[in-house]
Amino acid sequence: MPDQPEETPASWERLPSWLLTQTANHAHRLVAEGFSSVNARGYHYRLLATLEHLGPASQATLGRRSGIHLSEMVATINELADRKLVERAPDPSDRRRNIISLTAGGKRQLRRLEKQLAEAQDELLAPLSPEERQRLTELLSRLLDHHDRRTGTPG
Amino acid sequence: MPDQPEETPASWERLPSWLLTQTANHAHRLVAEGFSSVNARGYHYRLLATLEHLGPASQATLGRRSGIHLSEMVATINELADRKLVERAPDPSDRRRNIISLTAGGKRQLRRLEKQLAEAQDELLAPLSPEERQRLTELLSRLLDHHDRRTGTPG
DNA sequence: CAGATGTCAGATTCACTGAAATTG
DNA sequence: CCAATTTCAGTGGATCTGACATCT
Repeated sequence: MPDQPEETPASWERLPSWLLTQTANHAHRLVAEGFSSVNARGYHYRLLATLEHLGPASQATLGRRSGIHLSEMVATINELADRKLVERAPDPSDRRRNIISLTAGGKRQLRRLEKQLAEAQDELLAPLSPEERQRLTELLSRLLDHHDRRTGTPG
Repeated sequence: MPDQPEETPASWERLPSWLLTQTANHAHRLVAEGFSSVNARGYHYRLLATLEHLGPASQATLGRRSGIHLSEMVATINELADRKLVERAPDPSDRRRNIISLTAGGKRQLRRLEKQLAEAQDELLAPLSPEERQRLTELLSRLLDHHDRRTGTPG
């Protein structure tokens, strides 16, 4: 028995929460595709970008600044260190700590990731004019700031 | 050694893809909290809403219309049937199929879930004026339509 | 001792894949 | 024989919890 030819959209399909989560899935997919085209994941970018912005730092500091969970940091740094994109060295002044630093190759990889990220933004926002992109960004920023403050998840 | 007092936001924190995915996380959390306050999950709502919209139907049809994966349908229907919110009966005209139908209790639960969902939308959009909410919804709809068509994921 | 750090094992959620059994 | 339906077992990514040993 074939389905009835009703094509009425489901009642939830125009709700803001649905539009947001579905659009975010597309955004996540586009970014992940761009990153994987240079053999990387989102955590790799976030860690490399935080390292460049912060300079050499301990894993705990990097975790706090990048929002990457401490137990994820271990695996992420392992992967990047295996490819010589970061270096892990003991901190002589505090033997609990490792000091993570960005290598020249890591900096080059970061430039590639930034390029992929910019292309993904453009593909994500393709149907919108520059003014519309600006308005969307501004509205989302206000929502995110509001809920971040409310749940204690500031950048 | 304390972190430097730099509070510069990370370079990715104002990118549309980041704003979208993070705001979507808040949206998902708010909706899930509303649902769990009446002991339900998102799949429960989607299945009940699809059932009301479609009338009694097979699991495969419900899966196609609701976007719920077939293997998820089994577990979702089990949970709802255990609580007498839906009924599962064999289809006499095609013995491969089950016919799933909404009970009176299921309809009442659907009304509760719709109430929770509406409240979650309001909490999600709290910082925006009615006009801004309308603009955000319109912009997100255009993005979602664009990417759904492009990936063959229509509603 | 309390507290910070790095590490690891595992739990959780969500969405999907693959295969089997039944029936059309 | 091929296709559709239901079911289940399992995979994989992303995120978080808990425990532990080490060090300040």
